[in-house]
Amino acid sequence: MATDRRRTILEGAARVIARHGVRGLRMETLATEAGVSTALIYYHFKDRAGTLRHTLEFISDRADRYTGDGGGEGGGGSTPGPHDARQELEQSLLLEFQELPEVRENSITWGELRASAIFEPELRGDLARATLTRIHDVADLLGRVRPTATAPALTASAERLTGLLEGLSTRWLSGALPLSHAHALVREAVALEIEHLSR
Amino acid sequence: MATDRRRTILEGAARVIARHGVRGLRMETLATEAGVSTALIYYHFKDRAGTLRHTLEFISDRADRYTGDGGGEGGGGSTPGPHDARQELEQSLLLEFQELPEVRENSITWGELRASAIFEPELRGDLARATLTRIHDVADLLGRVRPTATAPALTASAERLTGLLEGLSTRWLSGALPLSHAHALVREAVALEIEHLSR
DNA sequence: GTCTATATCAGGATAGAC
DNA sequence: GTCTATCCTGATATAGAC
Repeated sequence: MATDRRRTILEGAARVIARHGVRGLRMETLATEAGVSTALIYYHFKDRAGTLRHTLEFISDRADRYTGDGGGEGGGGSTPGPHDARQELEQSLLLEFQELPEVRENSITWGELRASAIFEPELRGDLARATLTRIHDVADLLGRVRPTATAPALTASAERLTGLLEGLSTRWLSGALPLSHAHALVREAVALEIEHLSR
Repeated sequence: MATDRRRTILEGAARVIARHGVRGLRMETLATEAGVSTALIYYHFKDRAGTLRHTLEFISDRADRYTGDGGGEGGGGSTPGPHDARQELEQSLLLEFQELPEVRENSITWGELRASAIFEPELRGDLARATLTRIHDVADLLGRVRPTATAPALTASAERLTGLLEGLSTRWLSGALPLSHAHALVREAVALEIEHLSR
């Protein structure tokens, strides 16, 4: 079915964004990348802004499958013990640092979004929501590792960890920080925060 | 002397960048902001790239005066004790979070630069250098607080702290994180790292 | 639904007068 | 050194055929 040209276009957009950034997305480039005409893109997505919106949504949805954000493996939703929880926490944080095209595209897109939000207030709402959700998720995982910690302490730790993640992500993407090193830094940060929460 | 139109232009550029980002800098906008014609800008700085280069240099120089990066107050360069050192460390890190136009312009510019470096490899060299210098400076300050810590441990801590700073900076600039909260998070992070280094 | 033009517009850059 | 006027390119968006 050829109507999935839509999908083809969005996949192409994700790749183009990974190469040139949100602000470097040209409709012509995207058309070539997706193997269609620019007119078709306008037909499906109305204008550049619309194309962008759909692409970000597409990337975000796709990311959820990888990050497992509230994924649920169908089977048993039983809360894991502290050991598994810590594993899960590290896993969740490190997932953003992988040498996979999809992950890279996802990281770049979010980075671009965060950077764009500084100048485009319209973007702030969605971004803030997403950030808060992420912080909450991480705080939740931390809470499972250290069930006795207070909510504010958990939130603060989560804010630091996710903040660190965002900073390191940019370094990684700009080639200033090797993946393995990023992993090591994150793991140690997790260790510090967990230890901190046990006091 | 009217040749300080150059300076006027660069100051205007800093303001424009703070509003629209490096990538949103339009020669026309800049001309209006600085109260000159576009032609004059080209006369002084050759082209857009040149204008950008000079502006970044200008902002960077101006920032050094605030950050005191290797500043030196002239008088006595004697190494401060652990108490002062810790003060100095916090001070140095928190200086990037202030509601002053110059500081804001500086933070935004560096953020933009980091984001741009992902897509423009030419920028990576300078950026990596600047980042390394910063990490080294912070590691240095940490070393004065905890003289017994090993160099690798100091570096790792500095990498985490500066990484966190970069992440939080973006959040602050996009209005998602109040200054006071940013300060609190950074202070606690410093505390955690220092404690970590004493073991 | 999809393509081939093509209109339109914004922004970088230059010429030439003063 | 500085301005006014203008050119030129590159990018968004639309018209109309198939």
